[in-house]
Amino acid sequence: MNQDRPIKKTTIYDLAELAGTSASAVSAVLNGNWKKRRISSQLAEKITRLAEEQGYAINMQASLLRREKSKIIGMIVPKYDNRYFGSIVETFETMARERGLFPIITCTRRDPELEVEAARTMLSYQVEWLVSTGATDPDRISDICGAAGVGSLNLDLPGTKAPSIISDNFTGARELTRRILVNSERKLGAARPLLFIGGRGSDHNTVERVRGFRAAHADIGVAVDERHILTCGYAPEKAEMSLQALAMAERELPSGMFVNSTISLEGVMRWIKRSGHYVNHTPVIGCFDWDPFAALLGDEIEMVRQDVQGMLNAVFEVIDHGAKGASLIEIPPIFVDSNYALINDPTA
Amino acid sequence: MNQDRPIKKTTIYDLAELAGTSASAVSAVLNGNWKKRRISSQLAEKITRLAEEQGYAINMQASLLRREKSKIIGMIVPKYDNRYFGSIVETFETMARERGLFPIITCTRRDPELEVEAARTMLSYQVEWLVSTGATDPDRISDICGAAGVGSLNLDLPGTKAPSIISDNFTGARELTRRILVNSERKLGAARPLLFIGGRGSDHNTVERVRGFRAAHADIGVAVDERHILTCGYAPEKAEMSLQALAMAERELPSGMFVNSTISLEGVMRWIKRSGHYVNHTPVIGCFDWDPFAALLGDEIEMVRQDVQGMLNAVFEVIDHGAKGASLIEIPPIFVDSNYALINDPTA
DNA sequence: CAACGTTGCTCAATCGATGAAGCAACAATT
DNA sequence: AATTGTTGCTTCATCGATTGAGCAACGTTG
Repeated sequence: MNQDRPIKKTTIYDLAELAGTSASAVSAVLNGNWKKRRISSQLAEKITRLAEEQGYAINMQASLLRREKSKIIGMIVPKYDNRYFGSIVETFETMARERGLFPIITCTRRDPELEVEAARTMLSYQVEWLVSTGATDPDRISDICGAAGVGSLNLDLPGTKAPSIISDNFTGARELTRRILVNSERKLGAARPLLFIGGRGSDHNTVERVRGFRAAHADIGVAVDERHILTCGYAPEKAEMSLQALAMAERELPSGMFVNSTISLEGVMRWIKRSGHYVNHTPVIGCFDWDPFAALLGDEIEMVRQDVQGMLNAVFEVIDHGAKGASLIEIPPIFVDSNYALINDPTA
Repeated sequence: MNQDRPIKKTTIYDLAELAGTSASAVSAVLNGNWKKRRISSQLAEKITRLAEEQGYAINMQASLLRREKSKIIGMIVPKYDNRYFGSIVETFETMARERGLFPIITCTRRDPELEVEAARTMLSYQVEWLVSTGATDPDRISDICGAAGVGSLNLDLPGTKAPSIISDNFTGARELTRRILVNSERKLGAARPLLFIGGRGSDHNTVERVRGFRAAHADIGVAVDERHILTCGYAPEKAEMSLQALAMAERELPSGMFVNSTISLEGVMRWIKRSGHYVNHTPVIGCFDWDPFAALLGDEIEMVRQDVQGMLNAVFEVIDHGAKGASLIEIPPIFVDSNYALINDPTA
């Protein structure tokens, strides 16, 4: 607990004195290269035992200052409020630790200023790599890292100044749209054009997904209604308001929807439940991203799952072996039926 | 990017040479106490400008080594796979930063070994406080911290060796149970005993919630069926298997359930959907914890929301002002109707 | 003009761990 | 006996930032 005079932490000098030896011998023993430094195993044992007894913990600040490599790896993440980012963070931590790296993660709440501040702070802590996940301005972060000689990587949203690992949004969206259209046809007898909702028209992922959405419609010769592409932002409220506005303007709403994230889906489901539209005929829905409860809502929610493990494999491939320039690596998302997805949830 | 000869980072010595002054002047200017050290504002400005130009970033390892305080605060968290922990982490980060503390968070995936290892690593990084969230063995962590003179705190699950901040599980569970019973009565005409599912019989929270569950039944004079208290663990699969086993053993299942976490609720909802029980009469459900999609499932899912902000206020109250011994602080959870909860989701 | 105060800096020790260089003691080889 | 090799350590500079102590230059006061 909280002592008034904080216990002075044991250092290698304390251990050296206790063992009647020198600090450098203690250091050599405790960081494992005592054989290289020709310390006798007797002394090694004695020091190890003393360290144990004294509850010695190395001072990383001192150690890292002296070494050339920090073995610290940073990640910036926008939110912890959905399975996708949660899974990214958890997988990242695990994979970093497997490599003997120490992960530091900061949540920037989609705030560009905080992103930059967080990046600078991480540089102060001597991170060796910085992974920007879903950053609003990844290139800015790459510039800051570049100036400090620190490697950076973009995950989820691409940039132009560092290798970017993202989902194959176009192909994923095309296939998701195709599936929604098939479900729609099965339910309604004929394929009818869908609504696209959620995301920002300015962000790369949304642009690509809209492109896939259009392509899937074109594939079966169905025309997309331009007024039904609602890239209103990600927040649930935005989706809700956007749907409300559409319902005021049009006499009939589309019978199927492509929802661009689970976050937007929250708003969509809420509106469907509240508004009283769709009482008799619930719409056919597909969502780009996965959530276990959302998968249980309604009876026909098709969900694509982004391949988090695959993306992070690619991230660490770059970190472990390097990558050429600002390459763009696209990882195919995963399609599974909702029950199967639940059974195999790796984060569960 | 990845340069072959890593750019040597700018230090205060480099800046000192550029400015034609000493490192100590640079240090004084950059850490803001140049007035105290009587540096002229001219020189201060010059140094500031140079630092900006050179993209100088302080070396925290060096700075922290010299200072006595690290201003680093650690948190251990079991998972990132639900809103509760996600919200805890996000709020913790924000509040830490507001206080000029640097938060380090590690996810230990409910692995006791990893918890201990993570705690030790955090001590190496000279954390000033360690918050153990939902730790399997909080006292072990408190011991480790105590030996190093570092303050520790338990969040969500209590321990006996450090101040613990938890939800008022008993009162929360009693009220949640009361509400489920009321819903059940409204739906079925009479109050019938409920099923309790999820959590570990050995963990404090579960014990308290079962106690509240029993109390609410006693309050209205309904007997609890002991075979219907299924503390089978948190994982969805466990809940599912547990329900399946019960369905095999009994002819009739309870018409209402108290589900001990959203994680368990995943399994419960899955089983309900798959098993074919409850086809005509969906059970009345209450869940200790909140999830936006779960709130939209069925029509009568009552959810308690743990007061994350309140709990973290208490955490930082202890950190800012200290606490006496291993006190137990219980924060009342929040009851809201599901629509209201959605509207006011602070994490949305 | 001597004494003292103020301004604006610099010097050097320090935090704890690391590792190259060096050194004493002894063994083995010629 | 002299040389060389090996073992098992110690010494000391170093990483970058911080800070108490000190010092030169100038102004002010009696």
